[in-house]
Amino acid sequence: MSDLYEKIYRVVSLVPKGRVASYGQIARLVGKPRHARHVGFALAATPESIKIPWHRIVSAKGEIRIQAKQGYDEYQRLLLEDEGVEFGIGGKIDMTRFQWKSD
DNA sequence: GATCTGACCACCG
DNA sequence: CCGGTGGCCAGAT
Repeated sequence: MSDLYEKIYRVVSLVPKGRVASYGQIARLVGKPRHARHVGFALAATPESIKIPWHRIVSAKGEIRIQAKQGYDEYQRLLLEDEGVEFGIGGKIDMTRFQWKSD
């Protein structure tokens, strides 16, 4: 496992319950501002044996953007709703209310 | 080491 | 608000 992926996993683990973070946000936190796509790539490659809150990562617009693993998009939504995250019309999360402020 | 690919994002119009 | 577009760069082949 590369150091970059390792950092990504660590930062994702910091996202508190009931909050979400964007891919780009995670990328910035690991010191790689332009690596939003790699965050998704890393999560797609994450074995289920590694327990991290991958479901708290959504697009910058508050939408679930899973494409690699079909069926997981629905699963992610269920997990988030179970944590209290609300989805509006069109399956969008109100980022102004639920985005994790890492400052 | 060139090329292709991708759970993205900011920026227009 | 919505869709298209270009840029981004670490892995995989």
